[in-house]
Amino acid sequence: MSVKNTVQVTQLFEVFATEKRALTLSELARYLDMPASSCLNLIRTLVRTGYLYEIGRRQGYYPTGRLLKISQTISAHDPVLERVKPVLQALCSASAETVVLSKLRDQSHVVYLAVFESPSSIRYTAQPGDVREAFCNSAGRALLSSLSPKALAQALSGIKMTARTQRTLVTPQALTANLVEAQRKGWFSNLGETLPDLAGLAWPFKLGAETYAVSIAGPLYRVEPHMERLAAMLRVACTAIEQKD
Amino acid sequence: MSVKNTVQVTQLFEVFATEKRALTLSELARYLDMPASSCLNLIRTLVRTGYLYEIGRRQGYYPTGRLLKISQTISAHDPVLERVKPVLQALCSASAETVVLSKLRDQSHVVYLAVFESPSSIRYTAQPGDVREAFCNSAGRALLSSLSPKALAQALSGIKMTARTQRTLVTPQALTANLVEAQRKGWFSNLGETLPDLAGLAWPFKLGAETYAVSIAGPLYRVEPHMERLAAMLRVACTAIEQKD
DNA sequence: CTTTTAATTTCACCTGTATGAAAATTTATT
DNA sequence: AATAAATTTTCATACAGGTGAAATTAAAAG
Repeated sequence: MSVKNTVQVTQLFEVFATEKRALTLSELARYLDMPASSCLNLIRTLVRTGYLYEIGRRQGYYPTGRLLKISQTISAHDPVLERVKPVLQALCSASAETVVLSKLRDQSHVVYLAVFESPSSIRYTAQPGDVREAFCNSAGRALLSSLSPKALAQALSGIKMTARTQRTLVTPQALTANLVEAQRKGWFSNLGETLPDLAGLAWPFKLGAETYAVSIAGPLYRVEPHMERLAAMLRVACTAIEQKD
Repeated sequence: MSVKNTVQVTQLFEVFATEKRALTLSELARYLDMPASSCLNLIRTLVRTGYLYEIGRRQGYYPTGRLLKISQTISAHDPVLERVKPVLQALCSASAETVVLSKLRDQSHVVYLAVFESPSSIRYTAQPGDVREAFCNSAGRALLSSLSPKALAQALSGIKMTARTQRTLVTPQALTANLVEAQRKGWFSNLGETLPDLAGLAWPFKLGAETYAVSIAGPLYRVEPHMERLAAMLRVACTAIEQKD
């Protein structure tokens, strides 16, 4: 598997994003936990291809604008985001909470495709690309509910449901019951099951044969009292997305 | 050298940026000119780390918003761009031509760090991260002029100056004379030496011990008649950047 | 429904690359 | 200035990982 080097390439850019400054060879090697000699090869390759430049001798390296330009172009033509962006932005404004679009990455994990952050200064923060366990995530539950009974059983057997908080549902039975109940109520939820003060609610929608989920997440004290109202907005958004021919 | 896989990772995203659509394993393998089995490893690694997601079974893959978020953060904290961006944007508006910030990548090549594209529909277009031969590039010449005589001689001996157009300077003597003359006039230029209808002028500036160059580029017929006026604006911009503490 | 074609996935082998150690270069200290 | 410390760079070797071929699965054609 080409895992190692591939991860290093992406991690290198992540390090720049977290450090927010030019980094020298030895610093990068330390952050990436790799030998300086290997790191030099990586850096040189990225310099040759125009992704990095040397700020100055022994002054470190920094990414050029190349990666930004490429990822902006990619984002502008996202086949899914294109259709859902305006709706989700509106939902973010209307709810004043963070809105997340997600999809099953595999039977036990959810990946966040896009995040629209709440305007409030106290808000749920997440990054696009973040991966979460499906069983204790509101979007994860919305997505699990769309699996066939067989696939759901398989998914539940393949994971160990470890409690994250006192409220986390940890048995397949409890989760299955929760999914049935959520389907009836009209929203899938996670009230303090991942972190004590975090709440989320979600609803799935279909694009072609594929299922996606929209979730609204925020501080428990702000979300929990308004589940019905938020869920109504959420279902309207999902219906609107599916309607767009 | 870790060249191969590193290049493939970046190329993969470049392919999405040029194709602007979801791509299947076999399509990606074809574009990246690699075996499907190797490509599958690459894709799986990027899916696991949240950079790609599968649109649907056999419907292809597309990048999540992760790369965009990371590169936006990187760009927002660029140590050089931070200082020069407002000045270069103003220069772009004032000149109505494309403005490029660049730096020597090695003794014979220039790398574009940032590009501010002209508002005109007929304009010079380039990408951040693009690499150009220094000897026939206006910014390249501005940067070569800042080298010590020894380093310049070394740079000129290490390259073969192949003509790109009929106007390309192809001898070290001609180039050296051109640099001296440009220094005197107050602008380094490239009038149709790379492409017959492309003209550029550039001027260097220092940030600490390091030399950067700003260039203005556009169609020959629009740029050539106004060299003095554009050069004056260019030098003002460079001085302004150096003055900022 | 059956057959054909195409795409995806697995796996063991052999090649190309990551690495440690040593040299070279630059910066810091006395 | 001279010495010490730290960082960068080179290079040969061992072994991780890329690859071809075969197996599997899905889509298309008949």
